[in-house]
This record gives sequence, C-alpha cells and structure tokens, in this order.
Amino acid sequence: MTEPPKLTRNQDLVLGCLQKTGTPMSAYDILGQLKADGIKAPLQVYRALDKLVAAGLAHRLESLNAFVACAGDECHRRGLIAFAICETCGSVEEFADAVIRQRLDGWAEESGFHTHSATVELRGTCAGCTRPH
Amino acid sequence: MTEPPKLTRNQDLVLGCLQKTGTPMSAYDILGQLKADGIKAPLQVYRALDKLVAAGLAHRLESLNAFVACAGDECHRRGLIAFAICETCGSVEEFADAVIRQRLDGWAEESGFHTHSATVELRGTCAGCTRPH
DNA sequence: CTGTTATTTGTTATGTCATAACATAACATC
DNA sequence: GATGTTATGTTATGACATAACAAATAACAG
Repeated sequence: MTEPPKLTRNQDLVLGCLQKTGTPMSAYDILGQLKADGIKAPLQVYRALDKLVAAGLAHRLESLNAFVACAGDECHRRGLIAFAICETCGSVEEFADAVIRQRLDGWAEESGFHTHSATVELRGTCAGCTRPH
Repeated sequence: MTEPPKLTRNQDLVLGCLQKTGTPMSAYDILGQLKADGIKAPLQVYRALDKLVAAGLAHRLESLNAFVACAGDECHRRGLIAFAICETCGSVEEFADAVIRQRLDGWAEESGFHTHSATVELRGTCAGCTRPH
C-alpha cells in the first residue's frame, strides 16, 4: 500500500467529476461541470489533473486529449497500462499486460533507450457496441 | 508492392518538409516552413497530412500532437508500429513488434473489442542522448 | 503561538492544435 | 463538354494547454 493521497479541494472536485461521468472528459468538459463549485479557469482543472495523474488516480488518454478516472478502486497503479477506447459509446477499458511491458522493456534495453513513460491505446468498438444485445 | 501514391503538390511539399527535418513537427511548424511555397492556412497542411498518414508515408505521434515522415524508405507499412520518442533530441525510432501486436489482438479477441487503430509510444531518452558521444 | 518555507489557489492573458463552412479549381470518365 | 469526384483556397472559429504573477493556505521548526 501507498501513502494516503490526501486530496485538496480542487483535486477532489475534479476526481469526483471524472468518477461520476465514467467516460473520458476534456479539461474543458470538467471545467463546465464544475463552474457551479467555483472552478472558473482552465488552469485550476489542469493543475488538479496533473496531481491526479501523478498519483495514479486518473489517466490521460493521449489519443483523445482527455482524461478518465482510474478504473481500479483505490488504484495507485504505476507502470504500463493499456487502454481500449470505444469510439461509439466512449467507454474505456484498462488492462495491464506483462508480456507487452516485457517486450517494450526488452526493446528499450537492446536499443539503449531509457523509457520515462509509455502510451498504449486502442481505438475501436467495444463488445457492447458491436453486438447490441 | 502497393500502388503508386501519386502525391499532389501540397502533399509533396508537406512530406518533403517532414523528411528534410527528420524529427516531429507540428502542423504549424510545417506551415511556417512552407509559407514561402504558397501554403497559407493550417487546413492546407492538415489535409495533406491526413492523406500522407492514410498512405503510411507519415505518422501522427499522439503524445506529441505532431507528425513525422515514415522512417522506412518507400514505406507504405500498415498495422502496428511503435515509436520511441527522445525527449532530449526529438529523434523518433520506429519499431514493429509482432508479439505486442499479437497480445493486443489477443486481448481484443477475448474482450470482443474491434480495434480500428492502435497507438504505442514510448517517451524517454535515446541511447545517443544518454551516453553523449 | 510565530515566523519561515513550500504548496496550492485565483486570475488574466496568451499560446498552440485542429476543424467548420463555403467557394473555387483541377481532373477524370463517359 | 457535362458530370461527378477530389483537391484547393480562405476566413473564421472551436478546442486544448500554459505563462506569469499575485494572494491565500498548509506544514512545520523553533
């Protein structure tokens, strides 16, 4: 277990907003939702998001320029996570794959590349949207 | 081999610019370089980039919101390519890993996810920048 | 407590990335 | 040479992100 994150007011508001929505939101989506709570400027949102992402409580989806709450409850997960983003319903599934991680680490090792961060994102259609009950 | 791409003037200018530079460029970087050639508006660049990316002659780097020429000569490569982006010198290495592809396809299969596109990007420091000359 | 330091917050302005909407031109095919 | 398609030009606007600075709040040693 890791130490308690102890969120500030703004961080708590932003995380709550992401969790309530469940699907990816842009910083400006979040801003719009939190106007009533006194959040007035993009920077307030971006600053909170920076901390949440650093703490592993939220993720940035590079291919969407958007953010989601981490799916794992109380997740402070570090390391490689892959995302499958449904372009129809907006849902995001997270999965960790040790083999992929190993392959990326292996390539980096061979190539002398020192990895700071990795992005693995799939865009497509989720099971629910492919075969609507 | 695939059919001849037959680039238009704007596409040729944009691709030439990317190839000459070698490292990732934003659409506006390209625009700046091509002002002298009559390219005046962002859309002219974005439209050319769309075609180049679709043809596999250039790649979009999602984590950078930028573009690079495809590294493989005459490359019309399709499918999964991973990128290692050096945050120090800006260089980009492309590599294809069949195992990673297999794992992603395998996950998608199991989960009923239909993948349209995949992004795999590493950010870090390349060998040359880690151990300067 | 009190002073000092570090962090968080608020606010304005600006920078950067990307596309909508519409008009025009080039080109192929019949 | 009429028609459908693709590429282009142009203006305006939308969407994502940060710089710079001031003020408030938290953390903590003395």
